[in-house]
Amino acid sequence: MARLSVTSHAIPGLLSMSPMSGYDLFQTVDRSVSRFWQISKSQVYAELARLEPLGLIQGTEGHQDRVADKRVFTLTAEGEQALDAWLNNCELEEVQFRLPFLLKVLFGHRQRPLDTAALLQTVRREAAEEVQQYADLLDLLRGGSESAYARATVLLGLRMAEALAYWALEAEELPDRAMPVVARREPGSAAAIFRAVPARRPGRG
Amino acid sequence: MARLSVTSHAIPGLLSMSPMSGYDLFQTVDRSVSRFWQISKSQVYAELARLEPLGLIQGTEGHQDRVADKRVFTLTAEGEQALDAWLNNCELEEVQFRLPFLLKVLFGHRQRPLDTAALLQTVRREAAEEVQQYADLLDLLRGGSESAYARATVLLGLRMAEALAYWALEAEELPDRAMPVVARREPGSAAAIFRAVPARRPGRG
DNA sequence: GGAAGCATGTAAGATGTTACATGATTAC
DNA sequence: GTAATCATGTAACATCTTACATGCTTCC
Repeated sequence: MARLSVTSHAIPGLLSMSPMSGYDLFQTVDRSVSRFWQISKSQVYAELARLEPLGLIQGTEGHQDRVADKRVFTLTAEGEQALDAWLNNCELEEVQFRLPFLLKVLFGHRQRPLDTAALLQTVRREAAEEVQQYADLLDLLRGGSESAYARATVLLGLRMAEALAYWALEAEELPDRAMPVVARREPGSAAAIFRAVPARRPGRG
Repeated sequence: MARLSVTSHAIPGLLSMSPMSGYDLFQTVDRSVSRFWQISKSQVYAELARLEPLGLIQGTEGHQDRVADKRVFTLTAEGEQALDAWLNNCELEEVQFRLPFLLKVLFGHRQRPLDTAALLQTVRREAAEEVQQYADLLDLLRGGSESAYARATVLLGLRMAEALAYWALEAEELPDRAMPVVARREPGSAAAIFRAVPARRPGRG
């Protein structure tokens, strides 16, 4: 059996909380894990179509009187086994960040320091809003022991947003003191700036 | 002209520091932006092949005596314009996090609290190592005003790693108090936990 | 009457990764 | 002689997103 992606494990993980239809799954993903693991609607249905023939999940027709019928998926015994095996595997998959604004900061030499400062202010404002959102979320999820793990994930969102807001404030003070980099003509001199920096990891790309 | 991806703008951004070959670019990416914007080797060459016919970059044959010849790419006037237009566009592209370990935390009800605590310890240890790496990096890049913006990006890496380590410590104390979630039979009850949580954004998926 | 929610998907394409192919030079 | 570095790509495939198609119900 081919190794499954993280997304392929996320679906059984959610189904381990309760049986759900594709629609329920997307709603749940969008309201929970999407902050740190996005899955699109069509991807949810694609994963369901992949996992059912593998015997990890089992769809059952659920008839609804007033609303369109839905197929409710349940985790099978094999599915539970696969989920637990993945959870117990202590080799953690790599985290990935995609922070476009940070590229814009890195290329700050193309802009006036004032523009970079404005960018950082936007980042800080948005991060502060996020802090508030996560705090509200924690409040929503307070109490119930069944949401303890959900609260832990929300707490990380809060801490990361705090860190981002703090950094943006710190960084706003840097550009004033920074001389703009004049584009240099010698090829590879940008690489030279980072020459001393170790490469991330062998066997990449 | 079709809208370019963030990766397509990252290449001109790097070339704005100095002309570089595909090889130089990958080395530079791997040592700098890969922490928050990964680009694989083949992706670098693919972007170069896309950007040159658009007139944003210009490749010139550079003959080297001892080592294989390389094609050095320079940012054209149009390329500079496109880069600056992107930098000045104040609508920031969305940040994206992919944190597989956080999925594992969310599914903590499938494990003994001890296993989740062990997972969090691993996260904390790795985050602490990262803090050290970023601190070393800051040291490497210290001084020179031409690396001021690079230092700002590294500083964010440091702050995020700190936040992660701090959170892991906080979270280690949660599972002890958390009752494991018993899988419930009613379909959609997991969705119910998050029902009160607002959906992320309209027009997604 | 119209918008929004419920519900399941398909089609097309963007994006990106891994592994492979090739061949020279340099350092040990 | 063997491994690492320099250098440029191709091919195959994995992954994921956007937009579209469909039709029913409920709320205002």
